[in-house]
Amino acid sequence: MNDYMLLLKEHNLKVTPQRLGILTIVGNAGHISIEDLYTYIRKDFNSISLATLYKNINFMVEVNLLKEIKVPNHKSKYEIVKKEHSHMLCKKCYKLEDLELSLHSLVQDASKKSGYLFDDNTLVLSGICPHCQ
Amino acid sequence: MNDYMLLLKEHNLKVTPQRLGILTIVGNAGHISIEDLYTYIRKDFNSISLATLYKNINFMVEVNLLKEIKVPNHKSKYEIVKKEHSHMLCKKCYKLEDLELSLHSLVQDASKKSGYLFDDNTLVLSGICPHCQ
DNA sequence: GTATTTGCAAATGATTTGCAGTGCT
DNA sequence: AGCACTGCAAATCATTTGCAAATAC
Repeated sequence: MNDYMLLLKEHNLKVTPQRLGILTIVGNAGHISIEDLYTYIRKDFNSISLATLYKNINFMVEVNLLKEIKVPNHKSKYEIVKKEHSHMLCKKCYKLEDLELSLHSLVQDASKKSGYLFDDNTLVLSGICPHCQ
Repeated sequence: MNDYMLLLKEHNLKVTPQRLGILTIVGNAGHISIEDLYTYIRKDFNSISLATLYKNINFMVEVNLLKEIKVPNHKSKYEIVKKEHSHMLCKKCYKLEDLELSLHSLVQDASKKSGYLFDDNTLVLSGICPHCQ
């Protein structure tokens, strides 16, 4: 019983080879678009259909196993849900990387000023990564 | 010569009634989806086509007159470009509001840690607005 | 054994493209 | 006259749906 089997069960999703394949690829990639995911997974399951891929992605997002990251000027990418964090986007190579930083006091501040009760945030910093500079 | 005429000329776009109409509606709404924009603009230009709307939106985004805001779990909204700012999203009424806050030191910090050179950022705080609480 | 999942094909929805007609400069 | 813009229709691209066969538990 590997990690991804457990992860599926914990989220009340049946374990299928296709689902394990999806999670393995997303896990290895860190962040991946539907398009790329389909390309890669076809190497393992050459008969998998796009419909199956979409259905599973949607299930996994619904049960909060995957998260969709909407990237400015690009297609969305998906990641396995983990501790809240922000992202850095390289505009040259389109790489997306995690960024740990504390928005806590900032969010608290915004809440006090606006009266909103916040329970989520998405921050993407865009620029050029060290490798592309 | 009103403000939106000027705005178009400054961005090297020809002035047409349709474009003025688009800018007026976006300006009044603050943030608006393509769908809603189309509904409203048809009241003024009942013959305007979706193709024209898309073409113009795309032009205006390209020349940095409009900005697309990708909203978690919803369709994108568009706003007229102005000083950099963040957004607050109400998950109940789907309202999107501007939020002024300084990410400067935070971005600088992230840059130092990661080696990225950042020149843009998008932050959306999601929660419940005062009115919907 | 029963309910769920898969893969295919078709349907839908969103956005883009090609092109003829129109209007501005 | 010449170039850009508009509106229509058709094309494309992304995503979803319906259904029969296969699979998970």
